[in-house]
Amino acid sequence: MITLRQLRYLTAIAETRHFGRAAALCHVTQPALSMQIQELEQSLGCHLVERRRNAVDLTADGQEVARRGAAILASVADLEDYARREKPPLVGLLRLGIIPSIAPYLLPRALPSLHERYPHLELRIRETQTASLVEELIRGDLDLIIAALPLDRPELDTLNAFQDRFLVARQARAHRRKSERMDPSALATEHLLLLEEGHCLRDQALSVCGALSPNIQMAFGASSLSTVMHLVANGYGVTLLPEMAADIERTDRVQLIRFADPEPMRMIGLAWRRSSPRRSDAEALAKVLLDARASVSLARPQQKAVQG
Amino acid sequence: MITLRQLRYLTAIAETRHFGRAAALCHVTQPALSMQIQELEQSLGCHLVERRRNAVDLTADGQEVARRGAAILASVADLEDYARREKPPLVGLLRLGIIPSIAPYLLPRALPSLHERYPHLELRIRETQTASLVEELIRGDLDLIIAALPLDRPELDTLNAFQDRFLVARQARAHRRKSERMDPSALATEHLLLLEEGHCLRDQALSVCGALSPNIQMAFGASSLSTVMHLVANGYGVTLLPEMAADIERTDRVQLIRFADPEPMRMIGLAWRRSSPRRSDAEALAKVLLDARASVSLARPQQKAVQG
DNA sequence: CCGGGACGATCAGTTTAACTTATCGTCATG
DNA sequence: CATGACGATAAGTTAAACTGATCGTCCCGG
Repeated sequence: MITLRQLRYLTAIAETRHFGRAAALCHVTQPALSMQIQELEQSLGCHLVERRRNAVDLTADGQEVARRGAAILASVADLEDYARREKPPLVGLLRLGIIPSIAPYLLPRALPSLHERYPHLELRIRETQTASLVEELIRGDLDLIIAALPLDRPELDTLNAFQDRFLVARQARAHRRKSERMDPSALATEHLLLLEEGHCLRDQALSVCGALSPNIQMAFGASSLSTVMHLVANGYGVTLLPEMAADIERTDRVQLIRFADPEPMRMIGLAWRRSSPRRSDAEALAKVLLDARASVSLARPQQKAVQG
Repeated sequence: MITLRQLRYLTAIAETRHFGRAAALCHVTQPALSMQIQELEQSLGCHLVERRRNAVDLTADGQEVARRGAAILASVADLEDYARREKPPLVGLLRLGIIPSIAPYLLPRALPSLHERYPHLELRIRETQTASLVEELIRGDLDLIIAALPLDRPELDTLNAFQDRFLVARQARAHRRKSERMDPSALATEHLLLLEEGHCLRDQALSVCGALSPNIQMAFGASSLSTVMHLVANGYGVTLLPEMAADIERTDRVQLIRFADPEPMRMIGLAWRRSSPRRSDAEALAKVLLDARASVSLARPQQKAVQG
């Protein structure tokens, strides 16, 4: 079987017309090169090199083989260059999953700058609940997901992007005095409105509030935060609103209040198969997301809530 | 250093998406293939294959490397096909040397059929004396020579093409009775006309005649057989004419006579560097030369000489 | 005519690469 | 929970490649 090494040695012969010097070029001893050339001639079944008294020359076949061999070696070098190139992240197809409690608030701000900074990124976005995202990610149908961490799946690697505070959203009423910070226990007497089964935000809200008071009233089943907020505006109860959603979901009829320290929050991050080489993509994407979130959080919910 | 074997294994993975089956395709065991793939990934410095629970997939890089690798392997296969192809003789450049006592008589007949049978032969012809031809052949400036054999150079390989009788050429005179065959000793009283120093034909003539009679008269210096024959026609002496030249050099004023048995003759053949792969060219060329000579020798010099 | 030097081939022995068999660890399945 | 599939890993073997020494030939200068 012919090898790249043999082709390298042959091209060295073509260049030097001398076994000894060709061997030196290849950093091997002359017998090693001689043997490889003989091996090549035998496997190709023809003479490539004509050994004469004072000179060495390639036969017509040898010249053609050397020419083709050089081209092949160049292709191999190109392949190596390609593989070892600086790999810019976020190039080509990226199948990105994102949960519904993040997508409508983060994507409108993140996508424009993402496209601007990574014009060769071909993004395919899938929005669904965490469990489906994780399943599709592990199955290989997605490359990267944006979700609330941790996910606790050993086959996934994750990266924290930013933390997202939970705010209390309640109906704005004139008689209510504006409260700077709210203690979670103050929710105990309220109706807690939640998203339907399967949303991680629902579980997070429950873990924040449920721990406080088992007798809290819960209303189930809204399929989007937007729906929940309409209910809140009309006095059906309160809900936990991610700070990220604040400026979009805010209305005059809703009051957004920060919790007293320690404020409950969720960690938003990225996850990918540990076996896939997506870390650099994740890191680049995390930066973009952080920038997008930063511009949101400038609109301090605390201050705006005062208006409502 | 990346190897063709590694590329083969990677393309097998690309085809099967399965280490075990890829290994079977390559006729090796699975660990062998796994190790080569790891080796390849390490030398390229990037992941090519994503090993997942139930499936194996190529990364984007892996797909590109496999694609390029397949192209490289195809080039290698083409190279092998090229080298192992049936090699038709007499294709491409052939630097052919030929001695002056053959060229004018053989080439006019041989070249047309040579070009007809070997249209891809690019012939470059050099005509000079044997010593120069041999030197240039050994030096690598010629590929093949046509000369009188033997040459007795161990670095050359030779092939006999055909034998060429020596005829006696003497002035045609009315009073001479036509002699069917001439004994070499009959030349003892004649003036022997020879080519100039360096022509092998001169040495051959000398060895034929000189052995007989040291007192034979010799006239030296003609630079072509044609000149010699003019001298013969005008009665300046006799000469030895190669039968091959008979039909071209014959005139009414010259009588051509065959020697009595055993007729002296020279062996016309081909020579090439033993280190060069020109045997098949020589064999093909020898056939063409033999055909060309055959059509000449149909003109029996004995019969024609009778006319003169 | 002889001795020395250059060159590629060859040989023996060693190092390195590649492979095989056996086994492990993980995960999915019945 | 046992089983089977799969790729990784380990240990040991086989095969490839290389080195250093030597050979044989040729050439060249004395």
